[in-house]
Amino acid sequence: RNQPMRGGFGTGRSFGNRAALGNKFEERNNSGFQRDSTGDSQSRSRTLSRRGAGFQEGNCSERSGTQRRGTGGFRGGRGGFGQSHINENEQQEQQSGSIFISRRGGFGGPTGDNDNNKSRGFGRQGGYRGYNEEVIAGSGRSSWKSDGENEDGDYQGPKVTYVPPPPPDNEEAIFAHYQTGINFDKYDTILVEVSGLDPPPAILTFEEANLCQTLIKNIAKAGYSKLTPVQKYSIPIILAGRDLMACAQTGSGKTAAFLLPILDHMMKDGITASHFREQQEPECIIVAPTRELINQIFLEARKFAYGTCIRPVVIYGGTQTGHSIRQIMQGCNILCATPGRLMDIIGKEKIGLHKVRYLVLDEADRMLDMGFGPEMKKLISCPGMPSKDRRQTLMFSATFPEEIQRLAGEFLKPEYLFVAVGQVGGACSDVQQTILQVSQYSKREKLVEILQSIRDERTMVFVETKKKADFIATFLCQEKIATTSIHGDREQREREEALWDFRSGKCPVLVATSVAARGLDIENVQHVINFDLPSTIDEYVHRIGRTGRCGNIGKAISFFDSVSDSHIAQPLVKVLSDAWLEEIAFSTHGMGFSNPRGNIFASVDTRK
DNA sequence: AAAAAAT
Repeated sequence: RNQPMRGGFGTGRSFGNRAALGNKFEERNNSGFQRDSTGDSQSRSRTLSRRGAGFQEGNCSERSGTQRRGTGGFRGGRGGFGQSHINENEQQEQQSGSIFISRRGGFGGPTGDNDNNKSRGFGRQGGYRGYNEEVIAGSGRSSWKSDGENEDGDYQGPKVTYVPPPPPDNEEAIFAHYQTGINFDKYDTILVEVSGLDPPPAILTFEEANLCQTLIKNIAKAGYSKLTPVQKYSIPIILAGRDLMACAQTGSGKTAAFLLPILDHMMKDGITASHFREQQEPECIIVAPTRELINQIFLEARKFAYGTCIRPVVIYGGTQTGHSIRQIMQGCNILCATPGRLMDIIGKEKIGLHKVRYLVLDEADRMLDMGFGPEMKKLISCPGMPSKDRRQTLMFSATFPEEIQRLAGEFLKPEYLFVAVGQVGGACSDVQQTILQVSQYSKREKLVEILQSIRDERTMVFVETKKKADFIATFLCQEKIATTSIHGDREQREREEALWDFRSGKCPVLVATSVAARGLDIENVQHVINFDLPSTIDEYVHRIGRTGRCGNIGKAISFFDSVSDSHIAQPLVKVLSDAWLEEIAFSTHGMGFSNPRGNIFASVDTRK
């Protein structure tokens, strides 16, 4: 509690009120320091509330009663950044006497573990999700996923009131995209390996794909002119109705690689606009491991489906179920979903599965591993779900460990095709990778040093735990570096705001846990800093893939602590030397170089 | 061990 940086407030709460940011930043930041010197949690809570009130809301202080200890402090804390985030619904809930439970940590980590353990238990999302909490709010559940409901079948956790803002609906915003980098042409030289029986030949241009007019128009509006390697191979494969496992960096056009042929097929099948109905029957289901990622895929789908009668819908947790249901009822041809909400909605019979012709698993290795595998198995054995011979199953990821490929067999037809896109021009050689040996204790200092020297360049800082994400973000704010943070214990609203503030450039630094490691496509991320190295090399590959996208050059700096990171040293050397050798091979031989080391692919088809 | 995913 006595450490100055445990201020805890706002850890990058994106500086709350957007309009009010500007020069207030410093002032608020300072108030963070002051708060730490106040005594017990009660008075701190009050100080905070007053502060929040000072900035914005007149009635904030009324909320600092005991009932609110956990959340009051935290909310107020955000008030310190100029915004108290209690919305009307939540206020009502309090007035009616119920205990409001913050979805995120009381003080969100940094101060979450101080003197009031109880408030922490209530405060953490983990309280009901049961990541690691002994105090469970409301229910005694020990894993987030229902091992069944409690006796009454009633859920007693916090009420989710968040409804995400509607996506932009003017044409310009829908088709907004960013420029490809100077290395984009290098994509032409990438080696691609296809294995499996009778693969259809690759195509070289969009024209060859023979897509329908509306799609062609949308592709042009989206600014796509050249096919990326994944697209050259995947599009004809999907058009031919084959199952596919594709190993390629996200951001190399992977999303379009499966959306375009699926949409084309759906158009040619003559899908008619779906009407408002209680139960919808989507033709395509796309799943991804994080909420932000599935949202991104949805936005792409909406882009390509523009002007057609195909309606994509996105649903994910942390938002009102009612909102998801309403979105679906208005018509749903392509359903983009995270696993939990998807199974929930299926259970509520809001969607029927028998018309599903396409099932797409993005970041498939993640979708099939221990965490999500069981859910995915449940999905394909749901009543109504067509068996694997009666649907097309497509899997994409930058990495495909062997054991995952074995698991994938349950989902794919045995004669599925495997496409591996080489890494030249992909993340590895467009990303300049640096490893810094740094002791655990000098990491923070080093981080500040780096961030100050690259001021205002967009940077993602990856840490190992949610708590640490809060901690580091708070610390950086105190160092006057505009920082925001994203991790699974933040409210969905906060997560989306953080991402938005990072995307828009308001906060050039984003501190993140692995939630942001995969798939997120953010323009102009110049740097990735691995404050903590991940536990697996695959995770490393995904993380550094957040920079150097779309032919742009990026830099990845990793802090290597010989005490904790020795396990990853060996695979790391392999990744680094591969990237290095390929770069040399490319620059000396240019196109068509022969691969110096046998395998340059992140994964190989294990059936061989 | 951590993170993620419904309420």
